[in-house]
Amino acid sequence: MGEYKLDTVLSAVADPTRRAILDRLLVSDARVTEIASAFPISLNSTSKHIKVLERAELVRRDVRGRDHVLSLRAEGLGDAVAWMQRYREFWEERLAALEAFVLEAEPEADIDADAGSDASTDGIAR
Amino acid sequence: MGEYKLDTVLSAVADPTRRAILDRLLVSDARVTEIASAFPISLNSTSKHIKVLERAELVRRDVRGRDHVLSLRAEGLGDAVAWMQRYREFWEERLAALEAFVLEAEPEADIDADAGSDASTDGIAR
DNA sequence: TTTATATTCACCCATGCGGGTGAATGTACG
DNA sequence: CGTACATTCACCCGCATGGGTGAATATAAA
Repeated sequence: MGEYKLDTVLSAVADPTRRAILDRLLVSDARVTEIASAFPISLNSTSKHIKVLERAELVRRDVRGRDHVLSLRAEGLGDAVAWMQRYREFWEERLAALEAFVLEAEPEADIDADAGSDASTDGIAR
Repeated sequence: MGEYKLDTVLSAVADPTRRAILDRLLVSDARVTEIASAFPISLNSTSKHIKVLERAELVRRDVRGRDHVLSLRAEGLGDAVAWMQRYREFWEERLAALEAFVLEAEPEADIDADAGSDASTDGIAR
């Protein structure tokens, strides 16, 4: 399947400069030079970053004369989020554990005995 | 600000092998060798990938004798999703357009087809 | 037409990364 | 004890990447 798309999107977004560019475009569309001026790197570097974002289909380019106007096109992030959502229960374990802790501290609450510590030790295929 | 964490998590997850390792751990905990055997790459390479996932705090290691048992620890993905959610309206433009199209084509149908990706994303984005 | 502005192209350089191999370490077991 | 197994460490290699510079291209403006 088209998993390489996820590769492209995620590696594009893994760079802090490129994330900052997206953040900038969240405010409004902008030309290449406008974006470049917001960063300590050269115009050329910025241009390359934008190219990466374009290939990841996270940015759209509208050429108007000599200006290239960039805008957000973040569908790919939706796919990335969709992939991550499958792990949601795991990052929410922390919240569940905290909740369990609070419940335990509260003498009135009932405690689900095997909730926390067993699942991770079992199920190791040998 | 701890943005470098996002760097670490996103670049860790940008690699397809590492995503596959996480997928594997979603099924059950596993030893290093077990994980390695699922991939065409060497045991050493796998070990390095696991190290990357550990540094990104996406994987936990429990040393039991000579076995190292790995388990998921995906809180960091929550942060990544939180960052991406700010772009949600942009990738949902497409869904909105699709929905409008379907509504127009099929006046009688009810459309809550994409339950998987939206319910879980609620509450974070505005 | 000449000049100025916007953007990219073609290189160069250092670093990091994914992959591999072979040796070292640590633990279990006969 | 010695041997087998699980994992990592120390390197090596090729390639992609982020950064830079200077020239080229294209359009706007004078």
